[in-house]
Amino acid sequence: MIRGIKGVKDILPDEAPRWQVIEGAARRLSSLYGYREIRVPVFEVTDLFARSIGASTDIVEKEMYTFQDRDGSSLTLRPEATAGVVRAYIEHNLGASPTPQKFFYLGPMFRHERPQAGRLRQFHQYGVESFGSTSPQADVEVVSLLWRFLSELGLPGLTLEINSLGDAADRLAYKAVLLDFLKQHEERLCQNCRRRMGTNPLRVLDCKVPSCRTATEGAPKLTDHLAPASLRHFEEVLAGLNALAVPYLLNPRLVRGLDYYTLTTFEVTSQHLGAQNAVGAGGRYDGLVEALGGPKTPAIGFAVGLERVALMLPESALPGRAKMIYVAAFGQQGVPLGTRILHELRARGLQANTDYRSATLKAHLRQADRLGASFVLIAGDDEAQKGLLILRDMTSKEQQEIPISTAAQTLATRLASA
RNA sequence: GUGGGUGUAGCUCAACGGUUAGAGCGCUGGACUGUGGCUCCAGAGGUUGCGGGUUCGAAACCCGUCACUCACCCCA
Repeated sequence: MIRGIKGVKDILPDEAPRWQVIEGAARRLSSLYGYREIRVPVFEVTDLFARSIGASTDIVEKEMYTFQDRDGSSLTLRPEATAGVVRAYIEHNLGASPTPQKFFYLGPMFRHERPQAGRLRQFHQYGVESFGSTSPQADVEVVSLLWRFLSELGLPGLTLEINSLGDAADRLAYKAVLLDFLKQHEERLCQNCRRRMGTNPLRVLDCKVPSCRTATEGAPKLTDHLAPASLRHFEEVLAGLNALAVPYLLNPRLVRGLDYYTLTTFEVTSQHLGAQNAVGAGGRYDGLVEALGGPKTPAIGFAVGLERVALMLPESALPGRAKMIYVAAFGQQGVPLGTRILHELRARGLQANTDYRSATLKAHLRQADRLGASFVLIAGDDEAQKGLLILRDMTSKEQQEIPISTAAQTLATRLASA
């Protein structure tokens, strides 16, 4: 038997409705906030990801699905979508537009990691990107859209944490201060963090090892080392969130994994997930467009892990089943009659179904029950003979004879009133 | 990449190293000759993940391997 690839899952029909609800909310809210859909390719030139996400990040170093094209060039399945959206933004000169460029996307991403609860190799994200504005109001819009999306789906136990990483200069200055501090406490840090001191000292603050946490307790805070402009931006973002009553927690240790973030960063977690408790996250990336060869353009966005959303989606968020008519056709003349009436119902736009394997009325009714039919149209030889059909209401068990010619019309009105 | 847990019927799980590997649910049929759900009866369904080993005897113990899963790491 050929099996699916490790960490790559089928979404079966039983589960598809959950996804439709989630994607529907994403589309509806995005357009409500003025974000238009953009569809970028699932694979790009490898260099794009290396340059945007950061060459020394885990994603780029060991998690990308990279392969050689026939001409020898290196291609990669996207581990996230921001890089591709930015590439498209630059390539099509979308910044030249007089209107703000705000996009959303939905689709699969690929990272070669060991799968676990809420982490797959092919997973799906919903995300938005807002280009062109340095205004804190843009930050507030993006964060509040993320918050609204998650809370409107009724996800339990959510926490929004927020921080500011400062601009590039702030971070450079702070890194030096932080490194000084870390060196003084190096012997109390875990092996991993000692290594991180060389590669990305900010992430030492994010370490979950308890001893590291206590060691960095008194570490200088990034938010205390922001330039006045950065600080003001951050304060205005927080004020904006307050005004919209979006509940947040300040977390000076919050450091996102991708290199391109600047200023505002945020993350929403849930207690109802496993160890992978981040549902959605994002931040500002004012330097990325320029770094990828475009015009200097501020931008901010977020990404949501849809598998993680699906894991938490409450049953109450799912819609009830639509009314369906089951056609029970059996016997020499019943079967062709049933085929005809089935076609007629569907032509009228009514949901209609049958089971071609069932040869007896009993078997048909059992299937109708399982499929959740509201009504059954019985078409046996007797009915064909008399030129009528029996309409059975599956909840009340009431039956009535109706002429074949008006059957579809009758059902249409019965369903409309029900 | 590292560590733990688990692999037995379609699903959820039993079976002290000892007869022919069982149960519940589900499935098919019947009781009910053309009327679903409930009940009762019968039936179908298995390479015990795979390969080796220990043993008179292995689903069970050992080794290997694969898969799934949780966690580390990291991230959405």
